[in-house]
Amino acid sequence: MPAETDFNLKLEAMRHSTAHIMADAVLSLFPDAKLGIGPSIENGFYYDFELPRPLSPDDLPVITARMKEIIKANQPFIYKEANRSDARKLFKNQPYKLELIDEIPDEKIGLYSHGEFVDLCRGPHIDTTGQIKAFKLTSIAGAYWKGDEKRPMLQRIYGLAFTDKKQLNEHLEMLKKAALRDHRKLGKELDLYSIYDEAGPGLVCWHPAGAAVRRTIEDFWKQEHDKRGYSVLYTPHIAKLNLWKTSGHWDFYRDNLYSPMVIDEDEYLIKPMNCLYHILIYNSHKRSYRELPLRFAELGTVYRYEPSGTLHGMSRVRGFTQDDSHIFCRYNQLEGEAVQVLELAMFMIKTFGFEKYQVKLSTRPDKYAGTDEMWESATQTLKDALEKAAIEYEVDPGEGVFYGPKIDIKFEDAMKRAWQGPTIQIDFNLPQRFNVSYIGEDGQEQPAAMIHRTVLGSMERFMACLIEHYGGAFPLWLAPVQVQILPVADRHLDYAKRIEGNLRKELLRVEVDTSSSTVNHKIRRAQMKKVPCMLIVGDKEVDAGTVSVRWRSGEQINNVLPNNLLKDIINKVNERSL
RNA sequence: GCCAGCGUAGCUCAGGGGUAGAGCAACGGUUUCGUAAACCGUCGGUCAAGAGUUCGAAUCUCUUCGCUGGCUCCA
Repeated sequence: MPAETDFNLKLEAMRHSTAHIMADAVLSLFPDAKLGIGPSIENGFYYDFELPRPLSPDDLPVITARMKEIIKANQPFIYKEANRSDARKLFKNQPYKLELIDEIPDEKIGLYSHGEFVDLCRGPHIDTTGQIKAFKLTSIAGAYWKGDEKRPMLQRIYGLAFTDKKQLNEHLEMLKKAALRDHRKLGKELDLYSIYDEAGPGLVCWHPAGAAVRRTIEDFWKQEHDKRGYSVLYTPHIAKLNLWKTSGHWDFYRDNLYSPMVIDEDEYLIKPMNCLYHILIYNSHKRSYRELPLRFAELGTVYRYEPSGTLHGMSRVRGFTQDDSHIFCRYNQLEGEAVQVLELAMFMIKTFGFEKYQVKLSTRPDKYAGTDEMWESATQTLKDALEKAAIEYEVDPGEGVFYGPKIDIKFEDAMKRAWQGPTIQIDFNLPQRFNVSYIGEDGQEQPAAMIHRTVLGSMERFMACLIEHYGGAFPLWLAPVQVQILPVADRHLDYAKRIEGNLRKELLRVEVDTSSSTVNHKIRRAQMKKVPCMLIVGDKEVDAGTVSVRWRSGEQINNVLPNNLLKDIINKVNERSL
């Protein structure tokens, strides 16, 4: 066994053992507690309980103290096997354990004990409770038994566990650092966006600074789509309900749609997606095989009902703008189109500074539209495309959408957290329902193939991701304010404004700090706003016709001619350097 | 939607039955300053909203709304 695997197994066993000790501690405080499950998870463990009263955060130190006693007692973990009926007797007051026992096919039931505590468990565990060196109970949460919202909600206690205190502390430090990058915190501090109680949850307002970043992303996005033969469209925000009845969305996704509104005796729906309008445009006239593929793209704003408990800053919202596209093509063009989308996706990910990513191919789910042959061939097409694009991937069996197989790409940010990125989905359902077709070389009507795809996902979630990835310190090309000019004293204001005008002519985002603060204070404010480039202008600069440059990194270059600086900045912007 | 916690000034937070507090920001003035916080002053709050308990509620109770951490969900 490789040393690393061995180490990970031991770590997992230790975390799982900590969960047992926590269950033991909880039982000693609540003798009537019903136990759920208590696995090891990334960085720690949890255990689910049904308790006579709700837990509060004040309970955690008490449970922790009891756990420490158990650890100090250094009790051995002992494995035993029991037959089914003995196990049922042992857990006769533990309904959840009984349910688990009934699901074990084997007649031999594994039991692990330490001290008086016995748990249904196949292990493995560490040798004794004393081997646990560093843990911390972190939070209480509700969790449905077996993850099923129709079953009772148990109380879950989460904890962290590491091989030693140092690693635990490092992990806690990492969490602190991650919290500092939280897009909700930075969104407020950098005045990027807001959500108003008065207006409604999950509805994002982009402030000037955030909007500047978004516009830069959108302009870039449009250029790249133009280069690749897309047509960028605009479509309305509402459409007749009938359209969504025809598509099947009304039946399938009703829980996530907003109630229809009546206009002139017709019912209208605010759109949850852009594809139907793109289909209407496709179907606006007969299409020839010669004009395919048609690549319709739109930064289309859609509205979906998300349960209140799932909303999260900008990353999970109720109104959002998808960087959407629908590609209509012949079946034999599907692979080529998928390859091109993958290329675009990879280019975008890289440009925004993400290096690591993970690709999943999701295959046919239990409930599906289309025929088995269609699924097989389309799935193969996506596989071929991935191979042609030389992208490594994993298959996620049964995770496809009901209307077709898909490729999902997740990328990792600077804090090693995964974000849902580009997705490519083949659709068998809509083309059929709306008779999406073209006239082939033989003069006969042929069914067209359809791909849904997004690269960034939604502007809102992508922005959240960028904020956290860069910790608010956007690279020059994206920064809301690219250059902040800091006059040393009021008499340098005119010169500062002249420089500002020159930079602005080149479409750079520039501001002059006109306050009467000290230079130190102006620098501090610009640094806290994370402006990439500061220009200090005082007597020396005015006399020499130069500027002093201070980059956000602290790097300083004095006596720079404004034209040289301008060239440098424009280069960096055009290269989109990070 | 479900479980738990939290909502005090624009922001960050203190105060936890006796009538509202700090720092930053904003505004006014003084200062005109050289690479991460000049000085003085002023403004600013139905303590999320509503109901109740009380002589008296920001504080205790209930309801509603919102947020946070999870669970479920995410075309």
